[in-house]
Order: sequence, then structure tokens, then C-alpha cells
Amino acid sequence: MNRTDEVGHSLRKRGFRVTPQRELILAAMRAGDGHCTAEEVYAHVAVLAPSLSRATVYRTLEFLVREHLVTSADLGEGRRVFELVTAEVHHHLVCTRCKSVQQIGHALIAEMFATVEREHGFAISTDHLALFGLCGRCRSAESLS
Amino acid sequence: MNRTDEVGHSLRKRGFRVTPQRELILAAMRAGDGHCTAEEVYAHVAVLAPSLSRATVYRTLEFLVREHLVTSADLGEGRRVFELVTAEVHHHLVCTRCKSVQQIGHALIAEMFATVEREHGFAISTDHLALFGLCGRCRSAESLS
DNA sequence: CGCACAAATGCAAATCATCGCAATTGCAAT
DNA sequence: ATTGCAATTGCGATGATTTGCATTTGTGCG
Repeated sequence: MNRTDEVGHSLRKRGFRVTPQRELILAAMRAGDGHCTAEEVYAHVAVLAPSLSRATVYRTLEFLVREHLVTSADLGEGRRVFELVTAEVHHHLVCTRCKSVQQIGHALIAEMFATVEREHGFAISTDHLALFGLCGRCRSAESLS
Repeated sequence: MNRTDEVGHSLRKRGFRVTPQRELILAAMRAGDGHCTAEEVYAHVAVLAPSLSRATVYRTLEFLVREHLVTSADLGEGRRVFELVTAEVHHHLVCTRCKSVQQIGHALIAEMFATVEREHGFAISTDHLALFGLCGRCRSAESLS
């Protein structure tokens, strides 16, 4: 049983449908390198299924996020990206100067989440954070000026 | 010298202009209860200055964020909110179930930021985080079902 | 199989947000 | 007070995203 079937089964089990549109959208996301914007998914899918509407892409992505099969993060400047949920939970550091994006693991963040939960009784489920600031290179460049 | 003058002075000192539009937008934000969306600001100022365009509101808010006079956060559901920078840096816990929003201080977050900086050489400047999850009440309700 | 029904889609219109560019206008220096 | 210049605005166009509603179509069930 491949991953497509697994996802399909898991959706059906929860009372949702597995439509050709959803399969195409998931396939498009698997084909990409990880992050993709809604428009990228649409462009990819529109080749195979020209009648598939933008609205369906947006609604499906939102649906997949709601069902925890996909995560999304706003990397600033209108760049909202989507990514299939994989084993590795991670977050991003976005440099506001050079726009570079680096990835960090979940450990540090999880620790902070645990403290918040302990002190405020609030269980955080955010699993794809974008944190803005200056990367190492830009910090050096900045301090020279 | 009131706060308006202070902001004006601080902007001029940095080579920016204090225009009637900017003053109106700042006044609208002070009139609100803290958080406000771009559309709310626009609706508020459009009464006094119908010719003030939406583009100016969006550009001005973005400008004020860039100049650290305003912070913004995406509290989910397409609601990007803006807030005047006050003394107290804070963040928000947004319950995905009951939509309640609670505020937390900067201390816990700052600690995590410091660790990220130490381990990744990245200086985070994010000062208004929205973290999603379940509030105490909804966690109890959830565990019953 | 074929049916029933709710879930999902497509379309078009509404909404939210951004952008290029010409015209305007603060403001600092005469 | 006047002037010069760059910052800012308004406008209209464009792009991104969401929504309402009629229609289509998976899915479970007999």
C-alpha cells in the first residue's frame, strides 16, 4: 500500500472524499521540493486538468491544513507556503534583509511550548513557525554600516 | 509634548514625513481597543477623509511596521491585525476551537529566541507572535468527547 | 449494480492586498 | 516666504484569496 492509498484511506475513514482533484493536488505537492505556494500548485495541476479551478486548489489546501496533512507558514511578503506533513517537524528563520530562509528543528521550540503549556494551561499545536530577523551574514554586514 | 508630537518628531528625525494621512491613520489606531485590521483602519479614516485611498492605508501600515511603531500578527482566519507598539512586548495564544485570544509576556519567548541566536547565529526580531492551540477550557471540553 | 445524500467542485462575483507611475506636497535650506 | 527635491499619495490596474450557490459526484448501503 503506497502513500497515496494511505492518505486516501485516512480521509475516507474520517468521512471525507478522495476526489481526482485532491489526488492531483497531493501529487503536485509530492512532486515539488517541499515548500510550494498555492499558485505553484495550481500551475502544476492546471496542465493535467485545465478545468480544475483555483478555488478548488485554495479550498483543498486549506482543507488539508485543517486535517493536518499539510502545514502552512507565512514567510512574509505575501509568500504563504504549504508543505506536506512529513516525519520531521521544523520551523523557519527568515532573514528580513537578504530574504534567505533557513530551517531549524522542533526541539528548541518544543521546549518553549512546553513551558507555555505549564504556565498558561494552553496547548500549542503550531507546527510550522516563521521567525523573522537577521541571519549571521547580514548581521555582520549590518554592523559595518 | 503629547504622544502624537513624539511620533512625528521621531519620524522627521529619521527623514520621513508627517502627513495628514499618517496622522489620521495613527489617530484611528489610538481610537481602537488595541488590535485592528487594515480594513477597520480604512473604514475609520474614510469617514474623515474620503479621498484617502486604501493603498495608502496598506502602505502606511506596512511602513509603520517597518519603522517599529506598529506590530502586526496573523491571528488566523485571514485576520491580519495591527497594533501600536506600546511599552510591553507581548504575544498571543489563539484557541483554534473557541477563537479566544490571550496575551502572554515576552520573557518565555525571549529565552527561546536567545537560544536560537546562540545555536544558529540568527537574531530574531519577531515581536508579536501568534501561537495556535487549545486553551485550558477547550482542552477539558475536548477530552470529554 | 443503482440510489440517495451529503461532500466537493466550478463558476463568477466579491473581497483583500499590492504595484507602477504620474501628480502632489512636506520640509529643510536658502 | 520661496524653492527644490525626494518622499508620499491617489488612481487604476493587477494579482491573490475567499465566498455563494447551483451542479456534479464519491461513498456507503441495500
